[in-house]
Amino acid sequence: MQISFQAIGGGSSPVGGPAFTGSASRLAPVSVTPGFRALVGGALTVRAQRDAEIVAQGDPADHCYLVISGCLRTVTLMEDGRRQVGSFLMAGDLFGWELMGDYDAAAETVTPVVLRRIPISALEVLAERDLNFARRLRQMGADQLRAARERMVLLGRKTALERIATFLKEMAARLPADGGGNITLPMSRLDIADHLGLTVETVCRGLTHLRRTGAIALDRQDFRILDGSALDAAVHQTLH
Amino acid sequence: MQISFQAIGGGSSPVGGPAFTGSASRLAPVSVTPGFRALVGGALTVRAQRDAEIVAQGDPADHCYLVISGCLRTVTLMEDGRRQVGSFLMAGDLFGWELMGDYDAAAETVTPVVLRRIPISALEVLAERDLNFARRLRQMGADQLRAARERMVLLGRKTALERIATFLKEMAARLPADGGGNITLPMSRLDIADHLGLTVETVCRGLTHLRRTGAIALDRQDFRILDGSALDAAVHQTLH
DNA sequence: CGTGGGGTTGAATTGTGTCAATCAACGTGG
DNA sequence: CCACGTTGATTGACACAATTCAACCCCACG
Repeated sequence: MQISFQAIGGGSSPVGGPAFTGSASRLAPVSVTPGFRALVGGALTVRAQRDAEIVAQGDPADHCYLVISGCLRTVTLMEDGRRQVGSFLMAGDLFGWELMGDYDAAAETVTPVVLRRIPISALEVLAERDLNFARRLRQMGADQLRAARERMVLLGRKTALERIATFLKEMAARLPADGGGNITLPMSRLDIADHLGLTVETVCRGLTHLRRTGAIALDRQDFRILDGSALDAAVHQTLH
Repeated sequence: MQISFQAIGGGSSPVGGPAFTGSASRLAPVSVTPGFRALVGGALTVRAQRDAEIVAQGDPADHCYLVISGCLRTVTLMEDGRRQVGSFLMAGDLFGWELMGDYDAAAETVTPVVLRRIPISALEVLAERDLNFARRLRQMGADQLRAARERMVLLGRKTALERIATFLKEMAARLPADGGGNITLPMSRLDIADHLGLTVETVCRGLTHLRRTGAIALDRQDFRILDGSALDAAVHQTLH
């Protein structure tokens, strides 16, 4: 896959507007720090269409990216093609800043995206000057570790149905809903499967099961939680 | 389970001696920083026997611990008792410093241990003054994230035999070997199983399989890698 | 010299994967 | 506007890897 984004110059429009409501993990987004806002304001804007590779596994991590709009996935590939999607990145998420070395996973676009690309070195300079920002970075690192550990429990110990139910609740918390409470999943069933350590078929069966038991409404990419407690409860059942 | 360690006063013996050879993940241990050595030198020494809980899941993370000797596990429990062992901690490892909030997992001793307990606040003060140390902390955070992501691939996409082989190679890299290349695993089969997202029986069968195929020698807690490439190769086979 | 807690092995079961067919949605070109 | 091919989603039948259930072994320790 080729990198295929068009850089369109150092944007100057302020960041932190309405695009950021619905940001990640119920925390204030990185952009709250004035110094960081300035940094982002001067950063290169990057646009890319669907299924573009923004960074490759093994690339030196000299830039990080702030997601303005759209959705990305981080992908780790095994030599034989088995794939693990580590996380999905949404508007407001910053990625690639924590690594100190090479990227350990590729970042690919799930939908068309708009990003701001920031040199890591600029981030470090800012962190040294702005203690508030440094603290926020550490907070983000801690959050990522916490999330990674939760994911280990999910992948190591949860059943297929539990994983799917957990995923839906996660997405419901992160993605915006329309008036009727409907949420549109940006990613394919394959992406979901590779995120949950399952196959496409199992994901489908799980979703169908949740729909049939009345926990969710489902229509292609759109879903709505009808009965949150049923989602929690369904969790110990089997699929047959 | 009750906390059951005996504090034996602020130790003054220097840290960084032979106990640290064979430290974590082929990186220089934290103790290389002079400021940190001083911090550790003044820290409270904590001893605990086997199966003691050093920190509980949900406790405020106001202290972190440097492992001087022995082995610990980090444990996440689900309400119904399913257990996930996130990682094993060996001599030279520092844990509990990255969290900014509550511990997201318990830390329990696998063997009798000797630890140094350091207030997080002291760590932060040091990090602000000693840029080298701050950088090392960030490096450790990055390493943990990397390890967590590798673990996701293992738990999400690898077969039982692959997980077991991977685990053995990890342990061979972290634990000291005696003259004959023999390594003693400090943890039980149950701990291994909960670390790999498997059952005790599957771990046993996997180990037996590797022994029968000549990849390893195995006698209770002791093992030796006879054929490293067989370990890698065995990886795609089934157990029957 | 029992006793009990790991560890190992075997047989049966089952949750999830694999393989395959069908369907729905969409773009394309005649 | 409609056949056509393509791609992703869904469903079914079957296979199999790993779990579950159970028995047994082996030491360590009272």
